[in-house]
Formats: sequence, C-alpha cells, structure tokens
Amino acid sequence: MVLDAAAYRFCRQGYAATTMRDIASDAGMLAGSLYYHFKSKTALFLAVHEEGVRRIAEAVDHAVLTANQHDPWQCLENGLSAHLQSLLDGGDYAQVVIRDLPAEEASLRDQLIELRDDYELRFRKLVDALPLNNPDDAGWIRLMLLGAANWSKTWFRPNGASPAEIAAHFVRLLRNGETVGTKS
Amino acid sequence: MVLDAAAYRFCRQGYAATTMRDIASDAGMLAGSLYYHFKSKTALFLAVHEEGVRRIAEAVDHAVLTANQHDPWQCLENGLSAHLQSLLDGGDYAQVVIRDLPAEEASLRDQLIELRDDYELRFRKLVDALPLNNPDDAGWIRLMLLGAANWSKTWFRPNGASPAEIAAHFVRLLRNGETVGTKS
DNA sequence: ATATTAACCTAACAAATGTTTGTTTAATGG
DNA sequence: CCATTAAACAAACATTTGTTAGGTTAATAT
Repeated sequence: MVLDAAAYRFCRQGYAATTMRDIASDAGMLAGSLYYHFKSKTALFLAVHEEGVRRIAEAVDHAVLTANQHDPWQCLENGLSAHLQSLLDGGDYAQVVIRDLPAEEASLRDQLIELRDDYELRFRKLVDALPLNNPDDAGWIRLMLLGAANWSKTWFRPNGASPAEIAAHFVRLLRNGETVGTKS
Repeated sequence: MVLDAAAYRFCRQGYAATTMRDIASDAGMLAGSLYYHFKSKTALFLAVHEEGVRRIAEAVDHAVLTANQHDPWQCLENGLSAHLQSLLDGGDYAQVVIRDLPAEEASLRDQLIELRDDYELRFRKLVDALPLNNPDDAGWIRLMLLGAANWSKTWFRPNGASPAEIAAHFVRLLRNGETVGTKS
C-alpha cells in the first residue's frame, strides 16, 4: 500500500532525503502514479504523520483504560509503556511522528506540532493525577519522561530491555523521589 | 566564515534539505567556491559536527572541573547544565550534533555515532560516581538525563526556565529517589 | 619585479528532483 | 455488452542538485 511505503521511507530517511521515486518503487509503481492518491509530497507526509499519531494515541488510551485505576503511578507507567512500545517496535508510522519535522513549509510544521501537542495532552492528565509532594513538579516529570522516552529510539536495541521494562525503570526512578508520605 | 554558514543551515534545515548554494550564499560566495575549503558536502557536515562535539565537550569538562568536587550530584548537575547550555543557547554547532544524522552514507553515520559516544562517556563517569541505593540504576539515570536533555530543544523557550534551572530540576527529581541513607 | 599561492568566480556538467499530462489497462455496474 | 471509473503507466517538464574545470584577482614571499 502507498501509505505503508511512504511511512517506511520517511521513517528511515526523513522527509527531505526521501524521493517520490523511492516511495513509488517500494509501492510497486511509478512516481507519477502516486499523485492519483495524494496531491503532493507534503500531503503524503502529513497523512503518514496523522496515521502515526492516531496509532500511538490509540495504543496509549487502551493501555491506560485497562490499567489499575487505583494507582496513578501504575496508570502512568502503562501509558508510557504503550508509548514506548509504539515507538520502538510499533512499525514505521509511529517513528515518523518523532523524527525530524520538515522545516521548509511553516504551515505544515504548525500542523504537525499541533497534532503532537494534542497527543501529549494525555500525559499531562496522567501526570497531574499523581499524588506529588510538590505539585509544581508535574510539568518537569512529564517533560522528563516524554523526553527520555522519545530519545530512546537512538539507543534502543531489540535484544536489550523491552519497552515495558524501560517504562518501568523510568517511572520507578521518579516515583521513589516523589512518593507522598502515605505509608498505608 | 564558511563553517559558520554551514552550521547555521544544517542546524535549521538538516543535512538533506540544505544545499551547497544555501551555504555559499550565506558565506557570501558561490557554490563552487566551497570546494576550495571542503572536498564535499559530507566533509563539510562532518567538520561542523566535529566542531560541535568539541565545543560541548569543552563546556562540560570546564563545568565539571570547577564544580564542588565533594558532591557527585552537584558535579553531575553542573555537567548537565553545561550540556543544556551548549544545546539551547550555545549557537548552531551544538544543535547539529543533536539533530538528525544523515542516514545515506553508512560510514559517515558510524563516524558521527562514534563521536557522540565518546562525548557521552563523560556522563557515564559522572553517573558512576554517584552514591546510589542500587548501582544498577546508573545506566538508567544516564539515559534518562541525557534523553530528557537532548529532547528539550523541542520545547525550550528562551523566556521560560533557563538551561541551568532545567538541569537542576532534572537532577533533583532523580536525586530525591536515589539518595543513599547517609544522613550525616 | 617575479613567482607563487590562497581565495574566489564563471560556467557548465550530468544526474536527480517534484510534478503534469495524456494514455492505457482492468475492474465494476447497469 | 457497454459505459464508467479507478488505478496505473509512459514520457516528458522545468528546476534544482552536488560537483568539476579553468580562469581571475590580490596578496605574499623571494
């Protein structure tokens, strides 16, 4: 399928380094034929990006819903685990969302950033639900977790720790220092 | 200067989207003239990258040396602060190191990754010097801090928290949970 | 004064780029 | 069986790309 081929290439080469002929070749057709499905290269990239955000969001929402609702830290860990899983072995679509945004057209850039912000709103909620010693730390915890998670694609190796394990470690390190004094 | 112009463009547009004519124009000359100074586009990029690593490494080394040598956490925070400062308001060179690596030529990629690994060795040492409850956490702490730091260029705003403040928050959140029980 | 060299220009090169146009094929519905 | 439409092709288009080759200028050293 065309979108799959585009995701494959955009994921590995980035936007600028990917040519319409690359994508067409992978999809088993010629470059011109792509314009029957998408009206431009940027439109094709936007479609891949949207599908990527949709998939990650779906995975995270599902993971959070089925989490232990009585432990906000566990909810957060489940969400982060789903985020990492989508990113690290969730196929090409998810990684395109994290890769470099094409800086050329400002309007496209703004659209992509808006998509990403909408998505990250989920983690804002998850972190705000935590019982923190200092509620002002919520923002820092969110930035730390998402940053560390998104950067993990640079050092992740399939034979190392699994996405779920990584999420557990990250959340645990922050939880130890922020657990409120309710030893029940 | 040619290298400055290259850093400027590579930083903002990435490798593939930057043309030799872009760089030449900013440097006040024509595209062909660049080949007097550098033998190819990749050589030019490599030079920018090397200079970027050199600058960050220098900043971090200096910050760690002048830190309070009796507090490993403070040393780490100073190092991270210098790292963030280089990245966020340290000019274009530093950011090129963090931006996307050109995936095209594998040999170039490997060279760049090696440069980055050499640099990150400093933080491996800084984290290994920490008095941790569980020494196995050293690796996770390093990955978390560097990941969160490198990702900060996507959300950093000059009118918000300063690089030094960001570093302090990040280190504090981890320190609270990992302080060994020596209350002296 | 002459030779040398650094630094840049001019002009072109072949290849690659996103995109358009007109045409063909294959499937589908009446 | 025929009309319609989806989906692809073939071939070109105008630019843009990295790169090369040879010429020009100004400074420097001998």
